[in-house]
Amino acid sequence: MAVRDRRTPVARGGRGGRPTLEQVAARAGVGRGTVSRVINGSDQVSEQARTAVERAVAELGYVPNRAARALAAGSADAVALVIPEPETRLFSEPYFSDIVRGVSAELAETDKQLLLTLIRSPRERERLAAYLSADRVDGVLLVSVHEGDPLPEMLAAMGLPAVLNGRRAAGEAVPFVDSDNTGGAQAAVEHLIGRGRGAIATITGPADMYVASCRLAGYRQALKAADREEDPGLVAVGDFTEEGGRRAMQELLERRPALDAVFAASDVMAAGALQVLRAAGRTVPDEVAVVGFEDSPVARHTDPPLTSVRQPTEEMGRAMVRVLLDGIAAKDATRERHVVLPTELVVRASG
Amino acid sequence: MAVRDRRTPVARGGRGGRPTLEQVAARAGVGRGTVSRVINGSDQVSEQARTAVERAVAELGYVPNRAARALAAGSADAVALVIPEPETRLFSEPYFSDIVRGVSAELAETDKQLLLTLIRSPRERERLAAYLSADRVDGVLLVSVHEGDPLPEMLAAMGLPAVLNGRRAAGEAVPFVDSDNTGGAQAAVEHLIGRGRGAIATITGPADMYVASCRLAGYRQALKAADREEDPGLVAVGDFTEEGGRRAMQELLERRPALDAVFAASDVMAAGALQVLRAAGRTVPDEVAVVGFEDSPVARHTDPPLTSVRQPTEEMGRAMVRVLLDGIAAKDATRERHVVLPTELVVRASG
DNA sequence: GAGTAGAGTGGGAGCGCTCCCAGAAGTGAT
DNA sequence: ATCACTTCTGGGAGCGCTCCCACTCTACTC
Repeated sequence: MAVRDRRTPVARGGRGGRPTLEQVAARAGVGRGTVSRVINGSDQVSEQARTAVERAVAELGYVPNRAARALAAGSADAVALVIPEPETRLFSEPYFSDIVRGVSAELAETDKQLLLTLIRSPRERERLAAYLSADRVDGVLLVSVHEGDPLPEMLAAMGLPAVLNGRRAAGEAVPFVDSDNTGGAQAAVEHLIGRGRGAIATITGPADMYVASCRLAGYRQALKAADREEDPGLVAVGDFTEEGGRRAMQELLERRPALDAVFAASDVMAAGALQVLRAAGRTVPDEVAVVGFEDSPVARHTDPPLTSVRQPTEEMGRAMVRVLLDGIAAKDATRERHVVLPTELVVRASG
Repeated sequence: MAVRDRRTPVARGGRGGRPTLEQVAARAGVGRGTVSRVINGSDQVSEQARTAVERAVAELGYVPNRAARALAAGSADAVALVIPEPETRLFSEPYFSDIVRGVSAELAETDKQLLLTLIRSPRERERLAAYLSADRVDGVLLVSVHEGDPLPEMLAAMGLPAVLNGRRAAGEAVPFVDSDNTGGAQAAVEHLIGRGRGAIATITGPADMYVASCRLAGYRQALKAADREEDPGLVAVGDFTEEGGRRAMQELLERRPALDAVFAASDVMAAGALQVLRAAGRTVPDEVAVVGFEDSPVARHTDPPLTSVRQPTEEMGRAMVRVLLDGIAAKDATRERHVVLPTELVVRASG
């Protein structure tokens, strides 16, 4: 049925000379405006015209030219996902891949494109804001931005909507989507308390990282809720690495040999702690229970498998897109936009 | 010094009214054509005009509008990275993240954009080729396409250059970048032979997967090179999952209790094998040496850590882009384009 | 001194859309 | 029948580039 229409002159550019809106209009016997209206779902179109256009679109296999559309409309129909290169380790964690999956899924419904941008040098970072704002994207999703990074503020200054995955600090001004780190940590520690653990230690992240302080806060809240005194000797600082987890565990064992539980602010640190515990001859979970955070694959592969706090990562990706689209659509750039999603404790053998 | 020039009327579209080529031309006191030539690095420009333009560009903070450029030039200045959704597990492996890093790095030098496209339904896959070809991208990078997937052929039919990461079958017609699976496997097995192992078993992937057959071929070549007879009882088929690795190992132990080494076609399967070996009371590497493939993080976290075959993943990403750009630039779409990169054996405690 | 190359340049003509403004056609009230 | 709406519609005027043609200069040749 698909009649190949060759009457219209084949344009210069474009691989394979795809049909244009004008050709669709001609075939449907309507004007360009009407076709445009149909394509963009305006309701100011008669049923008759609409069906004619839809047929022509189908017959011609018409797909709108994105560049032309972006140029004419002054919008980009694209969103950038920006990742600082040093963080690409993140990239290899399901955490990140889940976020991307969520982002992609949510975006698919809006037919905006997803641009992936890794920043690998300070120079690139400098140019980034200018590039991004040059009509190339409608908004920016920023993954794992550190406190003190000026990027979000630069984007804001250029009027480019942005969303962070996670707060940089308590009073985060830029729109963000975060998981309930405090609540998750609290649940983890309450779980430990519920299992009758008495001396519960914690391995935290660097004090200047907001996530770390939230998870520590959750630990404290759980203790307080159970009416327990907090023992500073049961708190050791790690750096979210396995080695850091080992050092912290070592320290804890020296300071409080009688501890019978550890809540680590990340699975990787928990894995390090497990090694030290084993080396010290402590059995897990019999003598010492261990709980991690993030529910990364590491958690499933340690021996014993780690009880951990799962974050709704895919949903976070989706939420980031929703928050971003909201910001793009709205004029009031000032309104605070953010979402905090609940976590879930996944109980495994370690505690 | 940057004088804000407000003489020119602020255009309707575009967030923040960024300067246009025309404004740069006016400021530099030249014509649009000359500015365009400077921007695009033509040598048909006098030194004087060039510096004038460069100054104006710097002063105005001019960044070309991608949409306009794409529209006028008929090219997209973008490349798509397409990932079938069921494969997003891949996504969480460093293998993939390294590829993306390589792709991104190589692309950064060409100022083409990277579009990330996950295919999550057959319907999306159908529409994909049409969408991609609608001037949206200049080429496509396809990750983990299975044998029998029509996508590469569809793209070829539309004249859209594509590159695969890995061959789908022996005589792969579509341009690809692959690692030397056969050579890597051979090196792994030769390593085992060199360590004096006598009964070397292998856990392969599904017979219909080309990677699997290559790695099996490497296993065989190593045996042959050492003048050893191949024992079919030492070959078990897995499916690249941990569970598959366990089953295969079980099978091997039952068939050939005397085996003293195992080469698994993936780290994940090797990890499964380790579990079974331990359960069976065999020590690794004393009684049985185990070698994996891929050098994924799993390899570092098993007990003992796995000897494995590392692939130059980041370089594969870079190579994919180079091959793709070559295909985009060339007219002769027929020419065969591919790269096969060498692997490297990483020796750890398991064998 | 006329003739011929270049090198360098300006700017018109699009690229394929969206926006928007007139105007046509239809509907109901007067 | 007239007027005032409302609903639909066509198509002009851009969006900011690249392409390319025509033109101006200068330099060199015979």
